[in-house]
Amino acid sequence: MKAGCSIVEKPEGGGGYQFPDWAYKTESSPGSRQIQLWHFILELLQKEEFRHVIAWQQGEYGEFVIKDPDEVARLWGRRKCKPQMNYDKLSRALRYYYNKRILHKTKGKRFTYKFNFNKLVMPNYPFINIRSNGVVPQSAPPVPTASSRFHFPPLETHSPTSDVQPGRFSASSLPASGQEPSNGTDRKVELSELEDGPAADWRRGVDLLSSRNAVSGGLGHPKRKPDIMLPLFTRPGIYPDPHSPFAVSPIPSRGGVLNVPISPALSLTPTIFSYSPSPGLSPFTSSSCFSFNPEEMKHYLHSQACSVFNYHLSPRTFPRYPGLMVPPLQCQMHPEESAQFSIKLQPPPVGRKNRERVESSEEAAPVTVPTLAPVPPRIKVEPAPEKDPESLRQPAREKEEPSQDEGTVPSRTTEEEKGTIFVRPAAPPVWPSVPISTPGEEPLEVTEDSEDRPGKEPSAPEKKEDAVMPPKLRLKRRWNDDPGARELSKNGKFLWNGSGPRGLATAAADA
DNA sequence: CGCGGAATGT
DNA sequence: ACATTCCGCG
Repeated sequence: MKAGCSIVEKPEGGGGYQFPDWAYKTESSPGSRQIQLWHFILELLQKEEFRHVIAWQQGEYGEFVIKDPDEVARLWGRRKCKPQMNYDKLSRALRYYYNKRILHKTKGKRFTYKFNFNKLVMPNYPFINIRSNGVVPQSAPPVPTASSRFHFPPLETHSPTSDVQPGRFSASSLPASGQEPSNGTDRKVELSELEDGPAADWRRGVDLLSSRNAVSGGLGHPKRKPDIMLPLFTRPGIYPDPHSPFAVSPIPSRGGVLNVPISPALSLTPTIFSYSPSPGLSPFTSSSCFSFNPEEMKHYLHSQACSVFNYHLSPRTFPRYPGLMVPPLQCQMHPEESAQFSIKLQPPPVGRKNRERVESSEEAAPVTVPTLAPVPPRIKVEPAPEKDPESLRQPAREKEEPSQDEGTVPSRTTEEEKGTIFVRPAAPPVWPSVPISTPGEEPLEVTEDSEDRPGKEPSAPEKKEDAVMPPKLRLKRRWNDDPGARELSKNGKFLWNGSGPRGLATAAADA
């Protein structure tokens, strides 16, 4: 089908490696492993090459700004082989994520959206906890099915090359929580879930894990095999982007890592190694995984929670994504392919009504001189997966990013903006208000608590509503509608509490 | 710009 | 399910 486009996959290479399934779909995707938009967005966010186009917004964890909508759309279109893609369409797709709670719009800021990483992160926590001291938050966001796709294909494990680094180990022993029993239901069960919220889930998850662990036997469930390994990786060095929920590590990586996701759990030693302000994401070529630092997480979760409330969202929600990684390429197109292939695999949609507005192929733009190759020398360990949108792989021409990147010394420009930011990795933005107590010392704990604490949830009523209302309606939430609410934001960003979570959503915006 | 319904495609 | 495409509305 789609002729050119579908090729993809990394054929060569070693063979089977390929990313773990969950990397692609985590459960969300239908059967196909097509890349999803949010994966793609994360992918772009993780790469510095695209900083000019899309970047994390500082100030809010998980918030990002599409600096060049057209370009992002173009890239997305390329990836999906939909040359007619444009921001309008892309944004429609993003809007669909609102209900899924994967994303939400940051009001007042153009082209700015925010990821709801709540669930996403969670998977990690369980591990962390493992007894570490009590550091584990009890309330972490649930990770229900998240782990579902933890298994990795046996792939070559990367073979020799990828030896195991001291830093990482495989955690086979870790429970991967293959999938929870409730899984099947889980997803749809949201209703019931609503109540328990994260905490419960989380706990459940842990339990499961444990049990699973014991059982480890393999296939406990017919569905998938539990071969899970979560190698941990050593922390990345520095991250250029403190604001990102996952900092990107500059290092090219040890290639090795292969696709393995790392478990965030690593933070077993949280502060010790790294302090990554945010979950570190390794951009390795191929995959990137993130690890979360408990502290960071805390902040993130907190902010997230606040956002959730502010936006009237329910915290549940995030697709499970064990180690976030980025999917490798989907279409084989070379970056410049556009140029080369002028063929559009996809004829202009004639439109349902046959309106043909043919806009023409603007992107056909030939030339795209790519310019540089990013980092050529990396261990080639991973053949395939790397390319991603940018296709870092072939230095030759690719780099689809004709636009600004190269020409203008990418680093500088973006850098500048970040320069300030750069200051230090320290914690992510400190959330000012943290109503909860003690922000200072103990990292986890309290914060999340509030989030999930079913007990007092401010939003309880809301939830109820949710439960009652038909899903469709239930999902409908408006970030905007609140008229007066936002204005208040000035004073307290989050006030979820007493009176209710109402408003204040865009507090951040004022900044 | 941004939203979301509706139809359509994969 | 997850987009993609159109489109009217604010």
